[in-house]
Amino acid sequence: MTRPPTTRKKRANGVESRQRILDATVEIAGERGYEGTSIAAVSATCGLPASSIYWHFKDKDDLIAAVIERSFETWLAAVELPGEETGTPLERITVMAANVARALVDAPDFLRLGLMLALERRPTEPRGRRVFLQVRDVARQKISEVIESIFPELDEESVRTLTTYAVAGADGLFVHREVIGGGVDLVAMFELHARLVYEAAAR
Amino acid sequence: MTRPPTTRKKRANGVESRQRILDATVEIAGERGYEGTSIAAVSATCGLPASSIYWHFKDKDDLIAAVIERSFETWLAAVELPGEETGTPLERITVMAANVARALVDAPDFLRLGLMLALERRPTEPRGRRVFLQVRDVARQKISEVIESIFPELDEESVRTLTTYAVAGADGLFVHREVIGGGVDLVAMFELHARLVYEAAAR
DNA sequence: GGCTTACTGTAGCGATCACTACAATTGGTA
DNA sequence: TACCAATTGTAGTGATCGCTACAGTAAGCC
Repeated sequence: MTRPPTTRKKRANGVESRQRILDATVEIAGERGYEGTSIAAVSATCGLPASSIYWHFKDKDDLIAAVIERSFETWLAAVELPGEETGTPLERITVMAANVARALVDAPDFLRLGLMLALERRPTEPRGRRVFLQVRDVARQKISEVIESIFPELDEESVRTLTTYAVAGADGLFVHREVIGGGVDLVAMFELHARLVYEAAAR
Repeated sequence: MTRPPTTRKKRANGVESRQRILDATVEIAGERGYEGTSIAAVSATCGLPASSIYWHFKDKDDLIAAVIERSFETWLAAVELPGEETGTPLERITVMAANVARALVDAPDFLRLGLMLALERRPTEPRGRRVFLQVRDVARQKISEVIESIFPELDEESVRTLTTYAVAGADGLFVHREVIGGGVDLVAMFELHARLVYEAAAR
């Protein structure tokens, strides 16, 4: 009856185990970086044996890449919730910046792990680094489009410079908060950043 | 004749060996991070056995901290060379920003390694991370003083916000260049950054 | 010549690394 | 009932980890 032939019932706790492994990996990798993320430590944190980790993921590189992917999706979901489209252009990008900041506070793993990976320069690049740079470029593209739509008279070069400046400021403010600790109002700093970028574009 | 009694002739190649070890460590740590910096890899890169490394440095943590210290001094020397004190305030901080940018291009190891360490959150903090945060705070203090001297009417809170924003922008632009590659004019971006911070302060 | 100091070279310690082979278990299907 | 596939558990593999003990070497000083 209730068994379409191709539908695989997700048996046991396979899906939940996968999430637990990813959660543990986020924690360990956030503490100790790529090389410091040992399978034994992940295993101890999530309570599953190493063989389970290797059943769900091909190898350590695959595991880290999966963590980056999932944390990006989490972050993106946090960003895209409020789709305000009203107000002046400055108000709109200020709201956008505040959304991004709030998403970074709620889901910091994506940028934190990504930047850790991105700053390294291994001879053989980890897949996670590639993934990070790709999805990051998508976000950059979005910012670029917003700037173009608000300031259509800007030439391509100026848009690129402003986009770079906007992304860099976001990165730097995030890094500052991660380094200093929670005592920074990231939302307010992002709103200031948005205003300065806006005024620079409208110079 | 040529032997003043208290002058220790630097025997053999001890001092040079120390530099070679630090050079090799910068290279390896820049590629693979703290945990990925294996003594064996450093040994292979500098051509000296592990015992020499452990003669010069207490342990791996000490080695990494020494690398941070030395790379900070290198960077500081690159920054402080031109002490221009002329022109309008905006011109002066623009020159300062350009100097910092040039120093970061010439000696990127300090900030690159430091940020890699700073983003990690080990249970037992590496000494190198402490060293980085301390010297970084000195640099932050300098920026704060410059802002105060140019805009004496600003209250303490505004100065702190502007300083944070200035440092964060510098970090972000540097990270962007490190991630993307050499195809970024860091000096121009820093000059733009200086101008935007200046205009924000003078709002 | 001997003595000391400053390194360098060799060898290896126990611990941990990523990863694997494979048996055991367990729920779903027949 | 028997069977199958999805997971987990056990027990390792060889390689590499940080680090050390200690002998060897060579230059400065007497």
